[in-house]
Amino acid sequence: MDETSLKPTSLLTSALLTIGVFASRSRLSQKALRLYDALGLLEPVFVDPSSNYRYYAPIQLERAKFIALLRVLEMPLNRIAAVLELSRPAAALELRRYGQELKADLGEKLSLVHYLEQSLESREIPMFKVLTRSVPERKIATIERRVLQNQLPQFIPTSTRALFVALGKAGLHDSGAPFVIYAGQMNNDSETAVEVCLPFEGHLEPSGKIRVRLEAAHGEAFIMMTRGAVDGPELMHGYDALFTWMRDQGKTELLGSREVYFNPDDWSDMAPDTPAFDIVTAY
Amino acid sequence: MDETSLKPTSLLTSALLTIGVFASRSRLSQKALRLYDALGLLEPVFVDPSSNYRYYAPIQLERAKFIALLRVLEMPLNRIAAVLELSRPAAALELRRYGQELKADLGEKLSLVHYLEQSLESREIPMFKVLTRSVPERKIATIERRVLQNQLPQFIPTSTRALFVALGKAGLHDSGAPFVIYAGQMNNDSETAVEVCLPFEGHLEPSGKIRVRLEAAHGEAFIMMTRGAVDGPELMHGYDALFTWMRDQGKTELLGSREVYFNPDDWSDMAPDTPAFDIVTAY
DNA sequence: CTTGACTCTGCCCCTGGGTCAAGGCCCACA
DNA sequence: TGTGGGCCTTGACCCAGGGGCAGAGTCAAG
Repeated sequence: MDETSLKPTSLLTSALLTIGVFASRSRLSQKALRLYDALGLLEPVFVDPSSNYRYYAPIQLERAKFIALLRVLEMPLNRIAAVLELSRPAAALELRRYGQELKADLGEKLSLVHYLEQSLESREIPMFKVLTRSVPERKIATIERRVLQNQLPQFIPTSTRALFVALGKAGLHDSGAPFVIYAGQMNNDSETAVEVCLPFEGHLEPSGKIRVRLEAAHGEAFIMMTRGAVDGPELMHGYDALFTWMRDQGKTELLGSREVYFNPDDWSDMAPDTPAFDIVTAY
Repeated sequence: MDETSLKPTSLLTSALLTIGVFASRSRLSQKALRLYDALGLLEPVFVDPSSNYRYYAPIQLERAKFIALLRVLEMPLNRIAAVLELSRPAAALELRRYGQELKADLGEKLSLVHYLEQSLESREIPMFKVLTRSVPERKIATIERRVLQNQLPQFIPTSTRALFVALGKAGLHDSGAPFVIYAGQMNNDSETAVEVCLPFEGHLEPSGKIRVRLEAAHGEAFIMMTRGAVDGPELMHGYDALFTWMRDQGKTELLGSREVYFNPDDWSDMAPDTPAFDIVTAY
């Protein structure tokens, strides 16, 4: 044999692992290994150019096992690739973040499960009183942006404060409770346009992200919700009831459901059963 | 127009919804609706035989929304189909079960995340002392079955008790701690053969699921674990250390890792740091 | 050299859809 | 009665993250 052969099989046969051995040692399938090779996630140290056989070094088992564990966590391969690029502490941080995403995700799902259970168990969904009111034409200052659901707890208070500040600077004051218009169903997969609004009287110049517009007179059907309902299943029940009511009444709803935050107190130290906001459809 | 026409468009045009309207009302995509139709999950009440247009009844929005919410929970369509077959209370139960599966799933993942974080943060994985011992040839009574990981907490104690009972009936007593041989990596996707073993002396007739066999003399590398490690990340660290040690020592491991439950006390009221079992590789 | 075990690539399958194109349908307006 | 424009149809191809199979090529032990 040629000692200078580039084929390591002659010299290093014992050191390199064929895909089958490597697969069983790493507990990854051969198919997965070929995929990870193609993606550049885990490339064999040597590929025989004549046979295309893949040969792995034992040291690569580390990386392989790491990938395997991340896949157990159902982390997508592109994200795994990103993690593999990171330094150890950075990767640890990223993992912590991933774990928290998983946890948050579960929280949302469990709340939905709870809602569905309730709907199924009790033929009568908890009662909600749908009330109506008519809203006159009025001027509102608004900040609009496309956001994901989980950005709402940041976006809404920030924007509301900004609107109050802008009014204050102009020597004006609000003429009604702040409210939010949702262009559609919120979720975390795609951004939905959200408009934070504050009614006022007088003259305000638009500035920065703040717009000023006239809102037409309209009717509103609404259900009062308590502080505790903000993230709970009651919210979904409420919206259900609201839309059902609208249908039953034969009302044509204007685009965008709303939430009116009529309670100006600090939400963080409010009892869960304190009336805090309305969910609203306009017509 | 023919009043007896099968085409309801003539009579019911206002009552039936086209796929587009139905899609936007149910917040499902048209593509999804066509898929659910093909799968029999949600079939339009009427399909125009000449145009193949799908027409949905408003009442079907209920079912559609229910499906949509179950999909938010990432429930597979076939399982959704099963849920839809159930009565309301049965469906509620099934949902509760699903929620608990989600929770359990997350628990496992979080524990794995924790393990990986530790591995990444500390260059030195918590130290484990690998010890060795030699085990002479001996007779063991065993119960073997293919089980999923989550069935272990049931299977192991039950089988162990059965083995002890069988020995007792034969007037014999155990000559060593009970142990378990795992044919491979445990998980919840596929069953892995698990053999619960109890060493003894004397003569025992095989009966029912209980087999008797001679175990060859062998060496064992093991790490002592505490009660608290049963479900924790330490277990994975331990196995890591064990396999690394085996590799370093150039030992050829016999198939199947083991766990020896040497502490006969009641595990349920044992302090977490009480030595309780060994994780073992045989060679 | 033969044989059996191993590996290669390529192909189609799955779920739960998204996206696009080509063509057919429906309704209102002229 | 024609004609848009919008709706609807099917089919084809795409994604992750593989599973599984076929047919051909390769490796190593006897």
